Amino acid sequence: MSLKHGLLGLLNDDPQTGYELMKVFNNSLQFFWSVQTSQIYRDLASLENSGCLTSRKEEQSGKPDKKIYYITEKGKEKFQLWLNEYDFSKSLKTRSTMLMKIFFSNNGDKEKLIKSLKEYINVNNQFLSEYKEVADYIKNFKLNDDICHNSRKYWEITLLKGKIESESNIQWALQSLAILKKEE
Amino acid sequence: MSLKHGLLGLLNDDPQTGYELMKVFNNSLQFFWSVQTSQIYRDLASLENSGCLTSRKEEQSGKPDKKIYYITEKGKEKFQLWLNEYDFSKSLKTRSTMLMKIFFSNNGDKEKLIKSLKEYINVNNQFLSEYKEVADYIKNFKLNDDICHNSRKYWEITLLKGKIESESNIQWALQSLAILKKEE
DNA sequence: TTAATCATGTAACACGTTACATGATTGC
DNA sequence: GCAATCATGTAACGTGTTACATGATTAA
Repeated sequence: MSLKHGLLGLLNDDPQTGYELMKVFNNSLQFFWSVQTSQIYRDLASLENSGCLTSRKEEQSGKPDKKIYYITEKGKEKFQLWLNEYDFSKSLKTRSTMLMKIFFSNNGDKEKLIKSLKEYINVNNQFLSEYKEVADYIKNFKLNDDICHNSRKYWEITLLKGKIESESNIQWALQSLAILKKEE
Repeated sequence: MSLKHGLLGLLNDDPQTGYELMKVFNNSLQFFWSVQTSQIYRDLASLENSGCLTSRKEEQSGKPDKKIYYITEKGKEKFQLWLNEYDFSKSLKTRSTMLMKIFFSNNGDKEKLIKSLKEYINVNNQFLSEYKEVADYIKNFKLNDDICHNSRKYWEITLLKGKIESESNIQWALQSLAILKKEE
């Protein structure tokens, strides 16, 4: 589980509203964690309930009220505990509907499978160009911005994962297409 | 969602008990879909309830009764519908606790991160040798076994995914370690 | 004698998705 | 005039995890 810790992590840097947090997830972090507002608000309520966050309402003219969340000491501790417990082996336990379908595909429609693999390649290529854009953006941050300077390295590493993963997805799909064509 | 469809797919070939199905998942399919018995039995009950499966009890001497599940026509249809609706783009929406932690790691313990990345490389190497074993096993199936001959190709493609993924994981981790060492 | 295997499940909780609901403001 | 953005959420359902429960047999 991580959405709650992600919320704590973002609020650790800046007090924000649920809406703003949602945008950070669905813009900057969406390639490794996407969310719906329903979950954001539920988890924020639960974090507030357990004393990891507090909130203040702020009125706005002509717009709905804002509810700004602030991390507490307890929240900071919880976040730090989570952060320093690195165990990446768990991340290898993935579920893949795609592989499940392919596993059963001797009963399936081969032409559709081929079409879908080609589409998969296209989508991965799109991802690659998006990653490239973001990578360029990061490089152009001002060097004298200390906070960015430190976190940039880690941002780079996460982006690199996306890039390498997309490249490997494409390699796999190409080789799979070759296997499928071979035995006709 | 796929566990239910996976169960239908396995029962499509062979009537089996929940226990046997669980073993297939946790032995042959575990690298793309792992399960607990609690979920297996719940989903079997739900599939039976919706008319996709039927079951018969079989007594055994000295062992608990077996409850063997059989797929129905309705179940076959449902499985087929699912199978032929290929959309692999969805599979690109993954969540990664690992990347989330790295993203926040300017607040974290760098030494632990490095250690964990090295461990990640080890685990991926272990996976690679497992994949190799299974791949050899598949190659040595008798060629005159028609069923295996057809499904082997698809089994190969799923294994190839595992292999390429592990290789790319290792590449990423190595490059990440390099990035982390660079700025000291 | 201890652990593993066979074989069934229940209960409670955590996390994720889909659909619905409200209502003003701003840009095309 | 219509869609998007701002901003909050609720309800219901689906899926995954953890812990618990039973009880005989067999292999180390």
